[in-house]
Amino acid sequence: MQLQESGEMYLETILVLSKEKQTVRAIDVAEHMGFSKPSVSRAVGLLREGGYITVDKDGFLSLTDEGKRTAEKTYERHRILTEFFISIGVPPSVASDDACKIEHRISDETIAAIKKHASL
Amino acid sequence: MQLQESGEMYLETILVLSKEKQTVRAIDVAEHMGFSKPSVSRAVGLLREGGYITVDKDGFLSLTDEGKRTAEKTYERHRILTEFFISIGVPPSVASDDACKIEHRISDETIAAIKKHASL
DNA sequence: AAATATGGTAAGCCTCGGCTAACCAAGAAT
DNA sequence: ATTCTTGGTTAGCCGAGGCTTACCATATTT
Repeated sequence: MQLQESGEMYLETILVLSKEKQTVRAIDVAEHMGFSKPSVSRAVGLLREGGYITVDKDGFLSLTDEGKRTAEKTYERHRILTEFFISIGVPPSVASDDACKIEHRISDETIAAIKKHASL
Repeated sequence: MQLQESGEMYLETILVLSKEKQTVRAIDVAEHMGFSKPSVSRAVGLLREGGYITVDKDGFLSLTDEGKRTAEKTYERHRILTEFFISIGVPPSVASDDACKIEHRISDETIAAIKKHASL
């Protein structure tokens, strides 16, 4: 399973939610992302099949090592982009939105350059 | 017709090609973008219906005023992003590729901030 | 004149990633 | 004990945007 852009977004959301709460269920992801339950249900199934997350008998989601690695990489990119945008005067909410839109597409090389440039 | 990301990309390509050659046909766009003829044929139909381009009897494509406005806006974003990335040490070809990937998604506000920041 | 090359179109398939409607199972409340 | 409520799944639709196969019309070449 090749992880698509949307898959990365789901993993990142699971990571973020697991920092805020002890347990994360599909419904929490759905509410956080503004997606329907079935959409999340399918995504969860794919991420599970792909070995990125596990789902226990009560429906609690956990990231596998691989899932965590991916989620943290995406989260780090998000952080770098958001902070850079804020540092050049973009309002925080816009900065974060824009970071979301591009964090999955921009190359490692460019992210590294931005990180260095902005001393992040 | 709400212009999607791919539509903007086609318009930008038509603009770029029309700077290089006197005439632009669907086949030129296909070759430049690496897409099949039928894909371009459909896109051209949609852009024509949407009033962004005109197609004369010989199949030559022209941007309408609206199409030109859009294409130039996209092209300008591309330029700003590419030059900024290059200025922070990203190799030109990577800079341009990354600019392509994100130029359609990032907000006007953030583009303006980057432009100002990099004095472009 | 017949054959081939070029450019465009028609029909229809596929993936991605949303959606709704409808159902199911289990726990909570009356 | 029956009736919500909650969380999840199944089935199937839809749009965006690629693709191939096949065809058609017009030029060009032999």
